[in-house]
Amino acid sequence: MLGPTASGKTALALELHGRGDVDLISVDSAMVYRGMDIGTAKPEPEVLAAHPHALVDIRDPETVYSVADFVADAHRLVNESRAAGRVPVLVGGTMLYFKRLFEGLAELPAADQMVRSAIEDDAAREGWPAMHAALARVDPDAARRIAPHDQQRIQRALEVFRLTGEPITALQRQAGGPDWPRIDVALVEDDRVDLHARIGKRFDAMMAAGFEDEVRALLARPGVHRALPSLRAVGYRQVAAWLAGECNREQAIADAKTATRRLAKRQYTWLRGMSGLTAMSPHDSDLVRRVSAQIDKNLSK
RNA sequence: GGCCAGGUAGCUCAGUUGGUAGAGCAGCGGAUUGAAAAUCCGCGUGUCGGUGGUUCGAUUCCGCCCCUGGCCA
Repeated sequence: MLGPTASGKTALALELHGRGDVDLISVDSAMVYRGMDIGTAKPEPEVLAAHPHALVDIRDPETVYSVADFVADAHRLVNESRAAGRVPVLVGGTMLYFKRLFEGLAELPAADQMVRSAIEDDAAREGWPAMHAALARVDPDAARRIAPHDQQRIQRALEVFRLTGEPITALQRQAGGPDWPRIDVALVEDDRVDLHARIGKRFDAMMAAGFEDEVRALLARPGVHRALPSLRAVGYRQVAAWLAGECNREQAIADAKTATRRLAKRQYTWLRGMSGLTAMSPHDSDLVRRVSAQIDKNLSK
């Protein structure tokens, strides 16, 4: 079950869990972190206790959780659930996680902090376009599809080359996904204006619920800093900037809402590009029954 | 009521010595393989307040009207 932020995925997941034979697996790069509750719109502890979500609260915010971690975790959980004769339901909005889980992840070396720092040092001296030019020399294919300022991908491609001596493009060809029978439901709000309104209201509610204190508490942890993936998540980044004195509260709130709208936009882009999705509206009062019926139909095959 | 200053993109504004206009922000489209709620690429979306006039041509000049803000009554 895929859907952009604030689309009502969580509510649907909770109802679906009521079937009794469903195991919920979260597909969310931010909910994996403990202590990041309000800003990720994580269900309340009592709700999670009644409706357990796998892959929620599995990491401390000072650590890095990657798509590779997710694919490994999700594989294991889905297989366990199926082996137990149950129905695994993957629900979330991190589209890259879905994509790589279903289409496969190439066997590449894991991130290497030493190599990454070395590349960052080089980039600080020469600039990313120069790093991009260096990449073009060892992996022209990668350089062609990566933009000269896309530091994250340039860094990764160079990292893989330094670690393996092979271009990332060649290594990425080896991939294949699992052949689980499945149905892909996309929960999309067709009215963007409505979604934007909901995003705004939801962030205001987060602030009223003490989001500021949550971010403060995270930043107070010894190993936590703003450059971490966890603290760069939508909302956390903007509130952290305000707490660091870079802007005022009003600006931080506006920026957080903007960042959330853009996140939703990128999620829509992913969804449009995915084939085989069954699109459903969050306003459909019959939603749960229909999704449930789809699951039954799939099970009987 | 009088005198000023404004009315240009969703917002804040720039500009055209008369040839139907452009920045920032917002927004929209796209890429996406160990950071992905990340990172990056692309795109102005407009009765230039309304209406008459002058002119080959008016968003620009002139008249009148409407609206907003300020000052004076």
